Amino acid sequence: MQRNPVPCQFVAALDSIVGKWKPMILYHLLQGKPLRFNELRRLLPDITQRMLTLHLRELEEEELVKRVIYPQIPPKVEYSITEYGMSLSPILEVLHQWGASHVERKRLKEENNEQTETH
Amino acid sequence: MQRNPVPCQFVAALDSIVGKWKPMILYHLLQGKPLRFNELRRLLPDITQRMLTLHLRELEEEELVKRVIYPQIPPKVEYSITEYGMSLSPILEVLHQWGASHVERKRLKEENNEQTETH
DNA sequence: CCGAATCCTTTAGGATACTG
DNA sequence: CAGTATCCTAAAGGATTCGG
Repeated sequence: MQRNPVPCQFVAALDSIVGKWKPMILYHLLQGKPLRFNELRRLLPDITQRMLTLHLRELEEEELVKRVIYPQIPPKVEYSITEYGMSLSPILEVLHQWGASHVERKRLKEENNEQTETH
Repeated sequence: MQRNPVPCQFVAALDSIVGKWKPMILYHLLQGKPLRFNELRRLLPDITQRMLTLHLRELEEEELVKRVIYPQIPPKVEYSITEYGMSLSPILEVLHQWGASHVERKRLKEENNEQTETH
C-alpha cells in the first residue's frame, strides 16, 4: 500500500488481527481448547452468525485458525488455533496489557474531570 | 462494547492504533524528531490533507501526539510523540516484527504455488 | 448444528475546492 | 503553511431469511 518499505509491515500485521471480533476470537482460541461454532457464539454474545462465519473464514485463510469437520448428523465443526496462530500470542498479550492501562488511564481522567466540574 | 471483561482491552488498544495511516504516523513520530504537517505529508505520499488532519486530531485526543503551534506568519505547527505515546513503542515493534515475517511467509507460499502450477 | 444468501445501514476513507 | 468544508464512494458490519 505504501512505498515506504518499513512501516507497511504494520499494516500486514494489523490486517490479520483487525476486524471487530477477530481479536476476541483469537483470544478465546488461544486458550487452547478447540471450540465449536455455537460455543464461540456464546462467548461472543453480540456477534451475528454471519460475522462469525466471515471472520473465521478470514482467519482460516491466513492459517491462523484451523477448521475441522466431523462428518456427523447433526454436523460438528471445531475451530482451533494453529501453531502459526500461536505466534500472535505475544502481540495480543502486549495489546491487552497496554489496552488495560489505557482504559484505566481514561477512567481516572474522567473522574478528575467530574470532580473539578462540580466544584 | 463486549460484556466479557478481558478481551475488550484489545479493542481499546487497537482503537488507538487502527486507522489506515495511524501506525505510520506514529512510526515516524517515534523517531523522535518533531514533524511539521507538510513534512508528514511528504513521508506519507498517498495521504490526503483531510485524513492527515483527522488522524492527527484523534491521536492528539488520546494524548499520544502533541501539537505545538508557533504563532507566526506563515503558520508553523509541529507534531511530536508524547511520553505516553512512547509507551506504544513495544507494541509497534512487535507488530512490525510479526508483520515482516508474515509477509515473507506469504511470499514464499506464492512462490511454491507458481512452481507447482507450471509443472 | 452450522452455515449461505440477500438486503440494508453505517462508517472509513477519498476528491476537490476554498481560506486565514 | 496548515488547515476547513462539502460531497462522494467503498467497505465493514448488521438484520433477516432460508437450507442441508
